[in-house]
Amino acid sequence: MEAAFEIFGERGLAAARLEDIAKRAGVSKGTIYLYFPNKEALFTEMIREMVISQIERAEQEYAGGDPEQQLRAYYRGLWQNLNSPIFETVHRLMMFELKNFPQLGEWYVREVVTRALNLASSIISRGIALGEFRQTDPDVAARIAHAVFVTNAVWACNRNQFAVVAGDPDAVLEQMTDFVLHALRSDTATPSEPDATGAGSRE
Amino acid sequence: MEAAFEIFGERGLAAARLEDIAKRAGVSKGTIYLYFPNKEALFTEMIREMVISQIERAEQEYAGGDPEQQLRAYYRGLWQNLNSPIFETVHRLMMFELKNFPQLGEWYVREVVTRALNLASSIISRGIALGEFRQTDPDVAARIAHAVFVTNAVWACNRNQFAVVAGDPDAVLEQMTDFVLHALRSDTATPSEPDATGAGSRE
DNA sequence: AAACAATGACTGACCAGTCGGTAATTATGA
DNA sequence: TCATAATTACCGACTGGTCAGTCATTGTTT
Repeated sequence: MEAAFEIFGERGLAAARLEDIAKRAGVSKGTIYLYFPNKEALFTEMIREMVISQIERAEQEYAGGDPEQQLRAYYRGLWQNLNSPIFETVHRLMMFELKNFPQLGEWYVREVVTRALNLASSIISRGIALGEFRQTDPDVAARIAHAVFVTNAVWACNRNQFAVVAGDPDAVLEQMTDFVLHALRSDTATPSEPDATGAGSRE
Repeated sequence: MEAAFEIFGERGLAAARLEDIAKRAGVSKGTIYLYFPNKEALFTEMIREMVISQIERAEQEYAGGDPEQQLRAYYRGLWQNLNSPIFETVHRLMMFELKNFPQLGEWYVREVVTRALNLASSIISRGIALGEFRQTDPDVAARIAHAVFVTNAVWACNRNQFAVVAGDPDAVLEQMTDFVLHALRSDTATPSEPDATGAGSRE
């Protein structure tokens, strides 16, 4: 499975050679076919397994602190995950093969994207209820904030080409978090003093 | 070139068959080799040409109005471009083949990403100078805002899988623009009354 | 000796790239 | 004006190599 991840990651589904995967795994090509019906099955299974391992590694609790602190912690974790080699590879392969494996894509969205978004959304909800964040649709806000991190992670993972837009990971994390929190903060609330009287102005 | 765009777009570089491209273009395979040394050259040339055509189509002026209105117009245009089939395909292919064609990637970043970012950055700069936007690094803000649009465009272009996160394009545009403007607005300025006394609080 | 696990040579399909040939167009010259 | 030559544009059968998937064989365990 690791071998499949490496070879598929390097060359993509179409250009990867089963024999290379076998060699890297220390087995012969025939052995692969004892466990997988064909190349595509090995591919999708590899994606699934890698995503699951990544999710398990990422499972965290964001209990303590006010919503802002929770959100900061959440996005710190997200940023770490998105910058891992596993995400980089899985994301690239998924986006490319999406049309060829629609059911895999649906599974990914359900198990990964939606799950992550719901977590962020619930934190934001709490922040809105407490008056720290402005009145806004938490799902929408979570979605948009998530988008910030995904694209920046892609850039960060491709430093060579995206040097212009990919700075120091910690600095970028800080910038993104600040940006998102600014967008969320209720107009009257100040960063250090969460409580405020008025709610968001419009919508 | 159009045929190459369609076939490469459908199957990717590795899985695309030159004969299919030839057929779609209404010529024979041999003819392709009269104009391109090999498959890769056809691929990179196709990307370049498509990007250039897209840029030319996108060249707009954002002269009138206050920075907020300019930014709104800018992002409306960006959103349109990102949602075009050309962008969807080029972006997907670029991201996937980035490692195999580093110089193409650099060219893309220079000619497309950086150019777009600089435009947004200059508008934001003006907004900061006018006190409408808070004190912040305009390059950083432009980068982060851009990220919002890119990921959401990818989602929007893959409605089938990302139905959960991809809403009505116009609504999403509105949501993203609002989000970004909220993140940019100086704490004291209200949406409808740009001018204010105090500047951004920190950083 | 039976059951299981693994092998790697082999097959058949596929396809990038070649090249000898054909058709269409233009140039030349009487 | 028309035959002929020269040039250009194009074709598609062919080659050589690659590789997914198979299966008869070999090794290993029970």
